[in-house]
Amino acid sequence: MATPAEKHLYPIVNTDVALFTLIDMQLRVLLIRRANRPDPGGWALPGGIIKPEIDHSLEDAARRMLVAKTAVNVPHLEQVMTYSGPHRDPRGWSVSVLFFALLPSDQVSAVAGSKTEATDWANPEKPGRRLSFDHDQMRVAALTALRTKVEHGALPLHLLPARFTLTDVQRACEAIMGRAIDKSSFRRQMKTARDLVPVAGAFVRGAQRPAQVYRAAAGFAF
Amino acid sequence: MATPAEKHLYPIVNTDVALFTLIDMQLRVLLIRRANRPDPGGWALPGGIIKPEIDHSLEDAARRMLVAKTAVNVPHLEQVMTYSGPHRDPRGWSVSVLFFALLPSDQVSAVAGSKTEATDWANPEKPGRRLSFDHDQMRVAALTALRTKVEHGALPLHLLPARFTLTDVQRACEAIMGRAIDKSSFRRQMKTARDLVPVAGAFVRGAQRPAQVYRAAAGFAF
DNA sequence: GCAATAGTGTCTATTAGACAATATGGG
DNA sequence: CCCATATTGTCTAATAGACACTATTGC
Repeated sequence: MATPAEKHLYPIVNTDVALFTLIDMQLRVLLIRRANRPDPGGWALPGGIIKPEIDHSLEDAARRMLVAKTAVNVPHLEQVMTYSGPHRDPRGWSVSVLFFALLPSDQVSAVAGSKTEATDWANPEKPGRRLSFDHDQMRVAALTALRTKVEHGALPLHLLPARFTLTDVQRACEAIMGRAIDKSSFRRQMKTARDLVPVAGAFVRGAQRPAQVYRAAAGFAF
Repeated sequence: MATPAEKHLYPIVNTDVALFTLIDMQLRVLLIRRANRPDPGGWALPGGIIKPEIDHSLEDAARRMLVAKTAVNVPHLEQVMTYSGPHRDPRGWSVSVLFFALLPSDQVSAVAGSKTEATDWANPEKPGRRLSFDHDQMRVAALTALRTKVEHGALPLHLLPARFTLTDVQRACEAIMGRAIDKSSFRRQMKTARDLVPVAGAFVRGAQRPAQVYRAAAGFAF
């Protein structure tokens, strides 16, 4: 442990992650009930203090902690903002790098909370409880960052299984944006999107006209 | 000083700033010739290690270091990205929070380099030299962040004196974007911009029709 | 046939770019 | 008057939203 004097010289550095997924085509964010100090029992975004001896970067650290807390590895992790100050964490002057991450909807069941920490997939707009530290501010910032990307045309394919229909993509965008999107306009945009590749001969069938199945293009980046 | 073991437990945390201004209506970024280790003699963005005992946030730290190195206080400072890793700084595992800042063009002459460090206002697209550490990557990221904001309609009024003409704003945007902008389209947008307030009766005169003088609206935020 | 959803077409309002035209000063 | 730049107007192409229409299946 560092002495108090050293605490003044070296801030605590940690990462926090807003892990988004789709459950029943509704956008959800993962919250974890804290087992340890500070604020035991409080709900917070998953995160923790980085370990320079094993982490090669902040992204690596965030991914390591997500694997530790959820047992899943996410396909997309993206920096949102860095928070700082002497009082945001009761342990002292701290720096926290916030990421958002996307988890495919078909991997939600693979998420396992650790034995000492309960988990909850909360509505990111109305989580229904206050979050520890400044994590409410982080939640809003992460949601805004995600929406901004989708607003500007990025396709949230990492929230979907490997194969999906255009309707799936539209539902995902609607869940993120929190509003309905016109089908015709949306598909017009999809036609010019090079990220989508139709899977020849693959259709989703049901009590309606079959829907073309797509996959993400090779080299797709959210 | 921390021992090597402590260095492994606590990363170095520092801030770096890409300080932009306009010189002869050309976009420039401030580089500082490093006086100390590591990489003495190298050119880099101004920055340094934060001091938790005096800094209340990373923004404060970045501002403090800018004042120390340039003797000017900037009207706008904005977070771009946080860089990290064990090798980006030879002193060990480090975290660096990058900001960009805007300096009004009429305050360039107030910038004073310290006695031990030379300064240069470089072209941010082609600085003409390699930068220390990962600062070339930072330079590109800061320029991109600035351009993205202006592309999306933000007015870079913090680069201009308190009073300016619409042509000044257009020239500033052109300098940032690196391309010509159509006068008519630009002014159409300005008409709907609530950030601009015409100064009644104030005109810039010359060998042509007088130009209306504007100021930033109260509460203007870049 | 009917329900349900996939996929397409059409109209319109808005917007950005190109470019022309006009306005108003100094000299 | 002439020059230079401010300011405005016009035309057009591209785009997004609203909404209607057609297509293809299971039952």
